[in-house]
Amino acid sequence: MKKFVPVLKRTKLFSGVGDDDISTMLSCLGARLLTYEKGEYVLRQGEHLSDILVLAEGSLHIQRDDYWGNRSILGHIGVGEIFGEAYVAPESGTLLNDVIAVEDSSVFFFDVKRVISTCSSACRFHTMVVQNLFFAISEKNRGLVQKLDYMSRRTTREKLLSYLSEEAKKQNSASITLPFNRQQLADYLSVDRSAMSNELCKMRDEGLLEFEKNRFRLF
Amino acid sequence: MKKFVPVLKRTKLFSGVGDDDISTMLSCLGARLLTYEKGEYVLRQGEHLSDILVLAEGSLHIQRDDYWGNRSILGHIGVGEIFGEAYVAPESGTLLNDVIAVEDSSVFFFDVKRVISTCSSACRFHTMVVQNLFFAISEKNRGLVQKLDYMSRRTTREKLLSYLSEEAKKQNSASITLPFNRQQLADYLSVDRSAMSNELCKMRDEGLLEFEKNRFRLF
DNA sequence: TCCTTTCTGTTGTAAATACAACCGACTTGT
DNA sequence: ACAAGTCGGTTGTATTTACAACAGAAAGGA
Repeated sequence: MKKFVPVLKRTKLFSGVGDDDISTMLSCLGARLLTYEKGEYVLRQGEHLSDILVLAEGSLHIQRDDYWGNRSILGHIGVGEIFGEAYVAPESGTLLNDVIAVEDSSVFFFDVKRVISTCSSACRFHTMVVQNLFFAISEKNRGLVQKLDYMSRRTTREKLLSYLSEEAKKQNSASITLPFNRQQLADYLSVDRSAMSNELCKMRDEGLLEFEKNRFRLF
Repeated sequence: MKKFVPVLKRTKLFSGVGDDDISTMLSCLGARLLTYEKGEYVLRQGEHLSDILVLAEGSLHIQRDDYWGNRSILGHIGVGEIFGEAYVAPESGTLLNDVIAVEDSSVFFFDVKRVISTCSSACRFHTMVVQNLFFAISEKNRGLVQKLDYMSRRTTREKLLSYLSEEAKKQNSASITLPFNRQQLADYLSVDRSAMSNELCKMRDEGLLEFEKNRFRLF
C-alpha cells in the first residue's frame, strides 16, 4: 500500500498533505487496496456505496448498459482520480452506473464516515481533506457540465469537434490521445459507431484533423 | 433578509442548523440578498464567481446560448436550491453557463471563503455547513448524471420518456408539473421543438400520457 | 504459423430529426 | 377593444442518423 503514497500525494484528495501524513492517514482512514483484472467490475449499478475511491493504477470506465445491451459510457477514470464521491451521501440512493476496469487496476477504498468526521487521533488534515473532497467533486461537476455540452450538440460532427477540441485544451496540445477506441468513443458521445467512423473520415478528408488509432491531431 | 430564515432553514446548505443560528450566520457569512426581475441575468457565462448562491424566492434557469442563438438549458433552480457551488473552487475557471431569472427572484450570496474557513466568532456550524455543501454538490452531481442519461437516448421519444418518468419519480406522482414550456423543454432535452411537439402528440394518441400546458400525466 | 477475435472503415436503406413556414389560440399591454 | 407578441401544434422537405451487413487489417492465442 505504501508504494502508492507518491501517487496519492498527487491526487486532489490529498493535495497539500505530506508523505508522512498520508502514511498515517492511510491507517487512520482505514484504507483498503483492492485489485481488479481487466474487464472486472469495480462497482455495479444498483449497489450501495459508503466508500470514496481513488484509482492507484490502471484505468477505469464509468458506464451503463440498458436492457437491450446498448452501452453508454459516462467517463474515464485515470490514475489518481477520485470516484464514487457522489454516492456516499446519506440520501444518495444506489449507484446509477457500473465502473469497470479497462486494464488491470488497483483501487483505494476510504470509508467516507472516517474521511468526513474528525477522528480522535492526531490527524490534522481532516478539514483539509473535506475541503479537497468538495473541490474534487466540484471539478467533477464541471466535467459533467462539459460533457452535457458535447451531448447537447445535434450532429455527430459537432459532438466530435466539441469533445476533441475540449480534450485538446485539457491536454494542452493539438495532438491528443483518447482513452477510448472507436466503439467506446461512440458510446461516450452516444452516437452510432459506423456513422461516427464515417464522419471522422470525412473530417479527415476535409483537413480538419488526422488520426491513427486513438491518437488525434486537430488542425 | 430575516424573513427568509424559514426558507434557508429548509435548504440543504443549512440543514440541521436552527433558526437563531441561521440568523447569526447570515452576518457571520457576510450574506447579501439581491433581487432580479424576470428575464434578468443573475450570472453570466465567462464571469468569475466566489460566492455560493441560494435562491430565496422565484425561479431560475441555467442555460447557454451559442453564437448562432441556439439555446441549451442545463437545468432549473427552485426555491431553496443552491447553485454556483461548482465554480467557487480555486482552479475552477469561469462560469460555463448563464443563470437567468424566469420570474422575479431573490438570491442569497455567501462568500465561499467565509463559508469554508472557520471564523473567529462562535459559529459552531461551519463544519456542518461544509459537509452540507459536499452533500449538496454531490446531489447536484447525481442530477447531472441523470440528465446525461436522458441525453444519451437516441430518439426524442426516449428522451421524453426517461425525463418524464424520472420527474414522476422525483415528484412522487404520475401527475407532474414541469418548470418548462415547450420551447424550454426542447432546449432542455436538446431536441427540436416542433419534432418534440409532434412526438408528444403521438404519445398522447397512443395513450402513453396526457398533458395540458406544462402539466403532464403518465399512464 | 495458423486460426480466431477484435477493430475500423464502407456502403445502402429505413427511420428519425432538424428546419422552415404557417396557423389558430391565448396573453399582454395600451 | 385592439394590436402585438407568445405559445403550441401541424406539415413538408432536406438532412442526418441508426442499423445491419460486410470486408480488410491488426492483434492475440494456441
